[in-house]
Amino acid sequence: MTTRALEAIAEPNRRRLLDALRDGEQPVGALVDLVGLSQPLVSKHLRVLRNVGLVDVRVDGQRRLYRVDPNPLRELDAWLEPYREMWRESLDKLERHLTAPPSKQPKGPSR
Amino acid sequence: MTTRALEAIAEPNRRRLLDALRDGEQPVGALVDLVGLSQPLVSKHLRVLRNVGLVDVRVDGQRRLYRVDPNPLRELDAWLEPYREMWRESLDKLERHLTAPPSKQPKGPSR
DNA sequence: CCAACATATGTCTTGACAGTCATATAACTA
DNA sequence: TAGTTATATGACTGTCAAGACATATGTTGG
Repeated sequence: MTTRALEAIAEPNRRRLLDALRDGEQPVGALVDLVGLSQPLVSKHLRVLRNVGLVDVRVDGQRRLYRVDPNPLRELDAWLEPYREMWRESLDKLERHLTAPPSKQPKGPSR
Repeated sequence: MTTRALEAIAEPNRRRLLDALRDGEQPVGALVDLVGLSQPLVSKHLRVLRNVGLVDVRVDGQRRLYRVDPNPLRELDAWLEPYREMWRESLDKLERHLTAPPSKQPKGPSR
């Protein structure tokens, strides 16, 4: 059930918002300037991110300070693991191919 | 531009297809049985996965054997890295908190 | 060639969602 | 208090994609 966080970050602007929040919490207005979207749209994207737990809000006077909570991404990271192993395998194979074979086959139908 | 692969795997059924292909290539019919979707739908999802490079096809008689290509996921993995660092930080902090403080400060605003 | 099988593709409907605009809510300021 | 700033929310629109269904394409065996 990685689905919810995944769907949230599938939206490019929401990824940009998350990335903009990586260096620390920001009020909505700053995010509006950073990503160049309309304020209502930013608020709505933030609500989606909040609903899936990817951001937290903190009230500060008339502003709301948002910050990243990376925890929902751990599930995605876990889902990714077997695929990481797959490309690590390829790398290993390539490495073995580069270091191991002092003997060369003359007629290699490499394609 | 992690977007394309991300949008592809945001769809739960496509993730199930990918997961079903992790153990090796499969013909469409086997995937239909595995995921319990209609054959046309499976074909369409496979086409999306193929368009973003997440699967490859190999023709074998009247069947098409699909297999995973994990490479497009590397971009997503790279995007994830800073967030992984964030939760590693939290872990480190927790660890330091569990091992380091033999002395307890009752009211310590250490900052 | 014909029939059966495996897969792909076209069309259509429906629901979800991004985006815009207008407006509401709430806090600060004078 | 009124006015201004910061943010949220509601209504509406357009677009896009998942799913269902029917059909086309291509392959194998008789």
